[in-house]
Amino acid sequence: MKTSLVPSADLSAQIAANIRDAIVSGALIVDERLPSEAELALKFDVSRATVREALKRLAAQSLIRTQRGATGGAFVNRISFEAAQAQQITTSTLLLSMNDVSFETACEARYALERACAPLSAMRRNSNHINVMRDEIKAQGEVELSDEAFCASDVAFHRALVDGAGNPVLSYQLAGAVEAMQPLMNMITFTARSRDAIIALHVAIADAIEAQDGPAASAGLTALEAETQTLARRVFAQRKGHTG
Amino acid sequence: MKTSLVPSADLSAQIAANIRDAIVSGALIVDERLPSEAELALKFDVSRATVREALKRLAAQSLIRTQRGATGGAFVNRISFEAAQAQQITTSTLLLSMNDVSFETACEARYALERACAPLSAMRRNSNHINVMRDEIKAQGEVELSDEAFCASDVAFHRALVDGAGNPVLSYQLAGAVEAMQPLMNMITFTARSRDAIIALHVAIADAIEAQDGPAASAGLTALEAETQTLARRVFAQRKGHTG
DNA sequence: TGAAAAAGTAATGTCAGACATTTAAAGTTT
DNA sequence: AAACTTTAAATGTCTGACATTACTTTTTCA
Repeated sequence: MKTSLVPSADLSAQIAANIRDAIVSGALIVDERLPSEAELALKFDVSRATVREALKRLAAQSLIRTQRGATGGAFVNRISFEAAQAQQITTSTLLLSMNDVSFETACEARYALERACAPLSAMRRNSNHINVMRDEIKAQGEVELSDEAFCASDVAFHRALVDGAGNPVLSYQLAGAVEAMQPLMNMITFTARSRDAIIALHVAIADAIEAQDGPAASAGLTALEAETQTLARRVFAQRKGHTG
Repeated sequence: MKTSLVPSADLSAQIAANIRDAIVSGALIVDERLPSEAELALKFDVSRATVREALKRLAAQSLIRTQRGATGGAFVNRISFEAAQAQQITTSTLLLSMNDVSFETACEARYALERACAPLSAMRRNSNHINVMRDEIKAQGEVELSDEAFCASDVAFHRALVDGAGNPVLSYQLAGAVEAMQPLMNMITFTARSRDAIIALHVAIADAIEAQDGPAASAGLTALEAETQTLARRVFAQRKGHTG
């Protein structure tokens, strides 16, 4: 570990950056124990409170975990796909909601990424993925379903499609894109008729994936994207008409 | 803000989760000032030190920023694409290096995602994107280039390709995938001959993008993926042969 | 009158020391 | 040998103080 970095920032931020670099560079390996808070305080010549603030920063990024007790301490954490996904979803969601990203842009990105999974998913999907897709399609047909529940089912359907590719890196990357879209999708009210159109496309996509027909699955996603964009334009135009 | 959450965790984690929920849900909006540390301490009935640890957690996720001085305090931060990307790259890099993700899996994910951008990039790229791609290709031809520099140039080339799609959400999502691959790519030694093959494919891809030929660009990426996988297999097999 | 200088003030940043709590290991008893 | 007790080392939390920063207000003086 070097002991100097980015002056003019908080001490706790500097210390966190220092330790983070040690982890990213591999100088500290997974499950290795960091020195105790008291030792770190001595080493960096700061108080224990400042060290603790630095460690909390790292914990917030899942870079370390802490354990109490005699043999406890801070340990380099093995980042799990689950934890990374959760963080990515939070970040992506806020990014979209805070930066005036248009529905069009987000939707385009989402479907472009999903189309990247379609050929792989058609090749490798197993019966479990197919079952989830079929079950969600069935759920989407329930008439008393709220718009939020419909969107949640939609997310589950697409998650199954993505997971079918059998590539955890791809699933991780896509989780952010798909889930972050949900708040935007929730802004849309789905009429019975628009739901039917979406469900029909979902059936076509599920059929293509089951038949291991990658191009057909991609085409289905393209059609679904067009349908979604049209629907969104209609909803937003209507809303604008009412308020303006 | 509600005032209860996940018992059996640190107080600072609970408080951070509480405030994070308020931000994600929109109860706290961008640039809004949080209560002062002293007020938060009163509200959550903890000490100021505990509140500070919670705030540092949020700061580590770029959810808030703090300002000193009389009118200072903690403010809800507008997450920028830049900050989000930086975090995503850190997380993705560690995820790959800590979880024994095979080169094959990571490479497949990367090229699948890039192919998602190809049609859009072919449609929308401007002269700047083309120029960057051409410049990087030229740089990759320099004979005295180190493997690391070659990989860095490769990343720049692919970033230009991705940015050409003109979709910031897509660029953000791809940044993690492309940059996180770099440490893995750096493990590969590039012979003059393998470099020539890669450069030839880069030329083909740049040509396709310039000619606005999406399918050709996708095909080029597929060929590049195959070439990279072959190259990696050869390098790893050779290395195994030497040590075992 | 007006601009510069000084004082005031409220916030975060840092420190020191204490105590509470948890946990594993060492020691003791039965 | 098993069960209980003690010990020790670590994190978690609290209190109170002081340092630093930066905006606001007041004062000074040309």
